[in-house]
Amino acid sequence: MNRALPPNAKKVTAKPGTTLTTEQVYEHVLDAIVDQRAPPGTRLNELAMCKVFGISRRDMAQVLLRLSFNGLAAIVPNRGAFVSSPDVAEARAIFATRKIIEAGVLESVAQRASGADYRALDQNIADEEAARLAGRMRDAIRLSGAFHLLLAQIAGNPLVTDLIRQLVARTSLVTSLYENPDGLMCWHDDHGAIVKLIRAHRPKPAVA
Amino acid sequence: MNRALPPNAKKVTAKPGTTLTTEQVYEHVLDAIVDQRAPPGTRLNELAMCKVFGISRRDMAQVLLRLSFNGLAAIVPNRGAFVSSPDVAEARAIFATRKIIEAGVLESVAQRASGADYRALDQNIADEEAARLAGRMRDAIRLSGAFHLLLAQIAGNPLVTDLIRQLVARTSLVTSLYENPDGLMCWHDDHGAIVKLIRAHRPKPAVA
DNA sequence: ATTGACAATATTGTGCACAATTTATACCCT
DNA sequence: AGGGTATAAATTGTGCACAATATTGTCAAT
Repeated sequence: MNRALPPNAKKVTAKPGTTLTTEQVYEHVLDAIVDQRAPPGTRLNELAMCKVFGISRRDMAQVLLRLSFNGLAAIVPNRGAFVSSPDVAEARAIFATRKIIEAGVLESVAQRASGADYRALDQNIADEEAARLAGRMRDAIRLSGAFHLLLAQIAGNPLVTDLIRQLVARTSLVTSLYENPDGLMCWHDDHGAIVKLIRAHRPKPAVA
Repeated sequence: MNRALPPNAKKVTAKPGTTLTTEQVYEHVLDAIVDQRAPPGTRLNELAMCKVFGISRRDMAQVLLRLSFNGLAAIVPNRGAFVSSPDVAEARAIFATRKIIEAGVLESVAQRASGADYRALDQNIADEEAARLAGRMRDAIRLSGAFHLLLAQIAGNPLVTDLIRQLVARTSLVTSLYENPDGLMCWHDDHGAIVKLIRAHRPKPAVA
């Protein structure tokens, strides 16, 4: 009689005494998910998290609902919320959507990027490379996501930025499910090459 | 002492006796917004809508929150929810995002569309034209949105479909604010020409 | 030993009452 | 009459208690 989901008793750090807003709680939980400290299938207990974070049940339910809207959690009526485990079709959809949006982002970036923007991108690439070489894979993954977020911010469309943030988070779910369990994603699209292409104002080949 | 928002006492139809799910309530309110029966700035009273739709306050709060996530409502703490009134920057972002996503959609549609898909598109165009000629502008606007939704469905990416649905709804908010008040949007991108171009498998010029 | 039913436990969902905050109205003063 | 202040009303936010539902554990029967 194996249940579908492991009974992970998660302890999430929360400074006691400090009152957090729902936004901060959301960021906390989101970080736990993208850092894979809360792997897919993890139960998100409403009451327990209420006490941990010190917010009301109503607010916690809204945090969970927001995670559900963003595809990061699945809410089952009378059961509760769980970290989402996207199936293959959903994973495909996520990647396809990213491709569409990031193509548009790259076109916009190739037009608007300033010197400071390029510096920030280069800095990010260097940081990720350093983290990767140092074996701090968790930081490397986070920085890899930050690269795409940086591109979106340069594009200057806050809607797209939010979308990318959401899709990057969902991507981390997919990789944690379908990549080799050693943690490193063999995906690793070449950020340096992308920057080189948009520096040359030729965004079309950069999409691949 | 003029207040920022008009005291619209909205009556929203709801069949009494029938119990609605939160999803149905959301669709109801969304329809009221895109049909411009609830123009931007309209107050969305939590308790009143609870009684009207016969759902709990928790559920109604979640409906409002979902509208807020989708950019259709603005929630002000201790004040309540109002139908969103996007400013010019937000309107620009909405159109820019639509352009990006619909470009990707058209590429995918040009590859995957079947005969039945083209028939559905032609049918939609005919319906909209008929509604427009008959002066039923509300239906014409709805069908115009349905056209883009249809394209997204043909593309076969549910994520993109949801995004388009959301962006179409937000676009209706923008038009109701910034277009001529006679109701007709002078925008009217030529759907027939778009279908013709993707029939010829040449999606690039169709983006414009 | 496995399957089934049944009780016990835990968790989510709902309604009510009250606190906190904002908005509207009435009032008084100059 | 105008302006400012205080009071009253309305609305959102919070906590508690209880109902509904699902899960877990126990026990008996085949």
